[in-house]
Amino acid sequence: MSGEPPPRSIPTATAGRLPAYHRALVAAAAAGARTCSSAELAAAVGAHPDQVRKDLSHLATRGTRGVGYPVGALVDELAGVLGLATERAVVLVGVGNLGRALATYDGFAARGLRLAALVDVDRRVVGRRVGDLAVGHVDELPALVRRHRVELGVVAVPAAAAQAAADALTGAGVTALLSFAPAHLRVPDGVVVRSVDVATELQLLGLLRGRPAARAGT
Amino acid sequence: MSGEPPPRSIPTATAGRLPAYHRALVAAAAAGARTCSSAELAAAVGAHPDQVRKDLSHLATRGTRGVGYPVGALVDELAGVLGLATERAVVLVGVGNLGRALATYDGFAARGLRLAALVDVDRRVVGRRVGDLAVGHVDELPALVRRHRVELGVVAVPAAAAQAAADALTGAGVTALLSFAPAHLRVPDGVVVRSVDVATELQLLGLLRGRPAARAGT
DNA sequence: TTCTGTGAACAGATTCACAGCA
DNA sequence: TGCTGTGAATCTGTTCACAGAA
Repeated sequence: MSGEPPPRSIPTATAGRLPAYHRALVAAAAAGARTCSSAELAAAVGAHPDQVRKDLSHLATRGTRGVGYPVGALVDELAGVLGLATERAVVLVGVGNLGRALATYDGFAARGLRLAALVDVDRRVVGRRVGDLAVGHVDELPALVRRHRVELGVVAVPAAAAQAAADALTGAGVTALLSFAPAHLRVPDGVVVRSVDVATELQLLGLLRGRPAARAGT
Repeated sequence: MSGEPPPRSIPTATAGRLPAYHRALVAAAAAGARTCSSAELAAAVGAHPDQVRKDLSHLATRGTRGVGYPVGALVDELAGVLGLATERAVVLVGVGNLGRALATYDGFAARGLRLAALVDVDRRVVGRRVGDLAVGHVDELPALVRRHRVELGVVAVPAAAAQAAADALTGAGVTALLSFAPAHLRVPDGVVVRSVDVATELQLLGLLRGRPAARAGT
């Protein structure tokens, strides 16, 4: 649980790989490993050992030559950097097919996230129960965000409604969004948006087929 | 419907943005636009006009100076490059929460994809109906792939089962995989893997919070 | 001898600047 | 004058090569 602040600013590309390292190291720890070499880690995440070392060099935890990296310390530091240590509240907008699947997704808790509220624009689904939460109306967002101190919003609405959902969330004070809508979201400065787009990925597969190297990207 | 072959090899980074351009142009066409400038396109996808022009310069369709790009021609060429013209069969492995949401996802058809079969390892769900398909067993994959000429496999199983699912798919002859499991998949040469990882994205949001520029990536 | 840590070389992508055509 | 097309410059990220500690 090292409360280490990020030692320096971590390059974007490296940051994108940290979750994978964290996963692999948690698995290694579960398997009883106390130490892990860059080669082992590279094999686990599908990268080159060089890259693993360069990436990890941005962290405070150092490996020992001839041996490898200390699994426990690295897991702790990564958890700290990724913010898994502190619990944060999440609100999910849109309880269609995808929204319901996400609402019952058990991966939130493991990432230090607590699903605090569900909302939708459609008055017909408001009040309905999904998992162990009742669906609220989008208009209640400001109150919900304040009450639960929500920091992260998940956008699971159709593309046409995505910008409105983003506006409602940022307007209510949410500063990080994860969108599943195939659309570009315009947000105020200081708000982080990541977007997971199944439609785009499907199209890319069509394009990448019959290409040289294909990196499993995220 | 231009059957144009990709004029040259398109850089990876550019390729990743083509689906977004395609979406934006389809929207523009629907709005009645016959022409679209790089600035408009840039605003729609959240990029700089310079970049849009550079990206589009890899395609055969040219814009006209002082006017912009021809919407219809660009949409057609992009559809061709992205392989939206030819229908391809998809098999989905894993009919848990996520799998069922994907099975009823209506975005496949719009990308030239037809969901041809569903399979699972769990004998208890085999035979069950999801959408308008019956769930088959993973052992039937080779037969299903052959029968429906499946080209694309979607992996919607837990991380621990993902490698086995990938092996089954590639073993049956599927050459493109879209994985939703938070794990690195090892596949034979020539097989393309893309991975959509909600867990990773959630962790990244924690890390990126309070950062300068945050590109909405995919 | 093994494996980390890092400077240096390299490759790829983005941004800039501007020439040129409608 | 407006907007495309593209070489040049810059920036970011990856790979290489090797010095040095355990």
